[in-house]
Amino acid sequence: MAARRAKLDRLRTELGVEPFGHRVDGITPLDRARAAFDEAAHLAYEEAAKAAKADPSVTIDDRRPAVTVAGRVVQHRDMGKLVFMWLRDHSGDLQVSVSKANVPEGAFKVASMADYGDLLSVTGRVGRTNRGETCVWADGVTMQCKSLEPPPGKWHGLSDDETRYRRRYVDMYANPDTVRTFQLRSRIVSAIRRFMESRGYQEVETPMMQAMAGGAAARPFVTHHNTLDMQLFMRIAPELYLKRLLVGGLPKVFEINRNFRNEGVDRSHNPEFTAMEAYEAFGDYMTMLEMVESLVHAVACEVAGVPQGGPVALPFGDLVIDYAKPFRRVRYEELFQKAFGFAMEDEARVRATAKDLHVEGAATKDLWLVVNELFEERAEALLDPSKPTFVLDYPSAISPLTRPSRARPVIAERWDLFIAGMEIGPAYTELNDPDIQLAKFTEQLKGADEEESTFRSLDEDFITALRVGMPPAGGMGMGIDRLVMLLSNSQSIRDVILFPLMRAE
RNA sequence: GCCUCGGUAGCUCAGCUGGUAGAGCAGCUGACUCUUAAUCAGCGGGUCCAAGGUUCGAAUCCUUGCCGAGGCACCA
Repeated sequence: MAARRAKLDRLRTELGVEPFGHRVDGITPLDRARAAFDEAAHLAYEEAAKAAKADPSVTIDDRRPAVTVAGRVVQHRDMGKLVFMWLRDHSGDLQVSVSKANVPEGAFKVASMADYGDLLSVTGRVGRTNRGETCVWADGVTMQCKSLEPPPGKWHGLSDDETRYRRRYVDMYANPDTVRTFQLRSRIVSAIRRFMESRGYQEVETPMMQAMAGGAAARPFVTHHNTLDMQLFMRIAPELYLKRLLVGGLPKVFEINRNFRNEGVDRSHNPEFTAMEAYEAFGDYMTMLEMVESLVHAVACEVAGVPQGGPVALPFGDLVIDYAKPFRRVRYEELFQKAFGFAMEDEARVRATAKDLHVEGAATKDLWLVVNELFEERAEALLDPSKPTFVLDYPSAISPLTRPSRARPVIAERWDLFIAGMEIGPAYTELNDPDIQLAKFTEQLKGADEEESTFRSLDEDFITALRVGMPPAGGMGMGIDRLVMLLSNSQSIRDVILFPLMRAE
């Protein structure tokens, strides 16, 4: 805005002030400055100031805490010879009061010329106004950065989603809740890491650019390496590399990192998203169940600020989610039976029902694909969204990386965790028989359509790794963004990703 | 990719069956040493998302496109 440019020039030419500052040491966050208020010192100062007014020879012993604070101006009220401003930083808001009598003339001009959005540093004493507002009574005011862009409204703020996502930096200063959400996200990810490390898992990093995009069934993003003249895919999952580490001898590994899937965008999908995967040698899917249940519970307790192990519930939209252990468990086939009134292996009734529900390929597609469509259509809806629930024992046919049950090979040792209707993540007893794995991959490739076959290929090195020998293992995956959504009561994944993907402007 | 809704001042929004664009806040000038969305006096501010069409006349109606939101599809 032209007016801001003009003020910038006035600061430089009239006041000799450089509007883009430099290093400031010893800044007190605004919440701490507020907390530093000392009632006794404040009252003593008020008394002394009154006395000094009557008798100028009296010197004031000012014991109010001295602070340096810094922040963005979010309110500015100019009373002529007294200027009140609200500063905002990552910790909160605090009023700064600037009396013309108590600061150098240039500093007072800076204060009275300040605009919404400017960054100031202020030195002064923590006190209170006549109206009871805790504030910093300034003895110095310095312009640290003149904001040259028009700010969002001070009253209605910024609510346009497009601007919030495209200009997150404005969203963050205009909407303190946004900052709180991302502070919470950092705490959650940190708590997850601490939990995993406390259980002896080692964090690793595996390739994000892969010659073959394996470990899941999503469409990948394609890229190219120039000097090697080589097509690469952004990874859709780290699974096949983490398993190689089990082959190599690491017993317990995890990775928290981005996956990239070239699919649609909606409230719970962003093309790049953060996932954790973990693998434990000589474990199985029930090892993972205990671990994930404890992890989600522990993080929920931390977010809610309640003791570990006890009852804990957090709001999510209209729901209150109960994160107390144990989570519910239900077997896939039992849920199917409950939803449809017949067994999932009753092919005739499965296909007939699928036809009634207009499932594509009801008569011709593989039975288990039809079963799973019915399951997703009707059975998942039976889960109580406010109770985290493990759905156990998926059909083997739709679980290509999972070890079939010894007792009943048609069932795979796999579960999925559902919370609030969202799939948070699966876990498997990992398939470590190279011959069966090869057969499953080959089978899967046969079923690939033309588009799929352009990016799907057989990862022979992974089969080689299995032939070298991977210990029996449990493995899990978890969508970190979705977990953060749940724990921060955010209804859209865009509200927990700092810079969600947007179309180019 | 499909369907629905939306895009008007810096922000939040109003603008009826078509008649030439408004409010509040923000901004600018001035006053004010205790404000809390400060107050008071005065002043400026628009590619009505874009292009095309219908019409004497379009922010408004039609078509197409762009961007966003929600839903559907896709996402083992």
